[in-house]
Amino acid sequence: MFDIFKQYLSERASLTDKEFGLIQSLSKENKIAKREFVLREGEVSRELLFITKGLLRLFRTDVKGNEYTLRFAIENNWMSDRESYLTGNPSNSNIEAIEDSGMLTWKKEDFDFLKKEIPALQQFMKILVTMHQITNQNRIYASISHSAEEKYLRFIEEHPSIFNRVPLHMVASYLGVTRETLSRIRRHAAHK
Amino acid sequence: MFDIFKQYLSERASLTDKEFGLIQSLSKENKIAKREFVLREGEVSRELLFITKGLLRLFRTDVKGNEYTLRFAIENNWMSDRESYLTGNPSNSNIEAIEDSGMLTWKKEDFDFLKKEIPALQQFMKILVTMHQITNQNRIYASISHSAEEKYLRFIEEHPSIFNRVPLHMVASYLGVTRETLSRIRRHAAHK
DNA sequence: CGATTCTTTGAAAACAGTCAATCTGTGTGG
DNA sequence: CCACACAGATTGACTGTTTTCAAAGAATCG
Repeated sequence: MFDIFKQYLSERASLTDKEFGLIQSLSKENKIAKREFVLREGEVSRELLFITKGLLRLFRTDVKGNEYTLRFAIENNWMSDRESYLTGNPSNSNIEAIEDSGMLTWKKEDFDFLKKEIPALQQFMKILVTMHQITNQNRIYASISHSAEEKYLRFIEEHPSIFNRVPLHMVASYLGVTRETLSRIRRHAAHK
Repeated sequence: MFDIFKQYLSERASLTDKEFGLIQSLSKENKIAKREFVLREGEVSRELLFITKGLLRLFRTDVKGNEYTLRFAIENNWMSDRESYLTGNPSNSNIEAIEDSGMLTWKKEDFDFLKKEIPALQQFMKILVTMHQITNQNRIYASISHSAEEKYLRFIEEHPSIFNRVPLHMVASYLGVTRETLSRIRRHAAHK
């Protein structure tokens, strides 16, 4: 499992074997079945996780029980509820496996320590945060400027590998429409 | 102008007078009238700016000329097009003054230097980015889960000092509805 | 005051949500 | 290995919301 992570990171930052060893020594491996949760609303997100296999989603629920998907993440991506992870407050989100998944996890304290010890890691995580910011900004722009159909078509185009692994009602909950509406959007978009 | 910034920052981080001096020595003061632009689409955002007075907004336009407001910022807040500022690519956004405004600006290189020299500044900017991330996450959640009326009522409640200084059609462009719809939402929300 | 910007209104059309029903595919237990 | 349950996807009919276009009413500023 760690070799997947090592592969990922060595393609994006240069770390010594010793540094990888340190990172590994503080990591924990974790496997989780489809439909199981990594984090539940009310819990504190104390760990950062890197997905080595599978697909997770971060979502919230409202009082009526509707689910809203904030983010999907597949293998070779990071996941956590940033807000809870960074503030230490109980999370208002859930993290659920959409497929059987494998991941590496680090306790926040340990990962903070690693960043301090390994400048290249710190630097890399900073870039990651930046890219995440840009992505979020663009999603906000899409949410106020694009029609539901545009959002759907862009989602397919920009995230094909997520799209074809995720049930449509979750895509709907990510785009901010009901599953019925998404179904009709698809029919409409299909014969063109 | 700088004293406003000094006041702001000294309430949030502890810096020596020497450090403030260094920050000031690399800053530039800038005044701008209502309706003038700090940044135009296509330009590169090379400067970070801190608003000492007034109100700016960051917005994009689509092919039809519609405007979409990504962010408002009043005095004692920072502004820049993060994406262009961080990547060095031409911006797809505009920054416009909604009121006559005053600001301090730093060239990116200079501010990067300041962060390196002044750990307390670096630390503070990191927290700022974190809070910004959380805000954006919550805005994304709102965009997929709340009705237009809910978004409007929350906007008033959470940003009263922005709301009563900004024309309604810009609030509409921030919420992702047309000005006509916002007008009707207001009428509807009023008699309750 | 006149011009511009901002806000509201009306009517019709487009779009999206709700509820109930049906259809499809998958997977698990007997 | 089949049957049945269940999760997922679609459809129809109806209701509610939002956009669009055109117009007109306030407010603000030089």
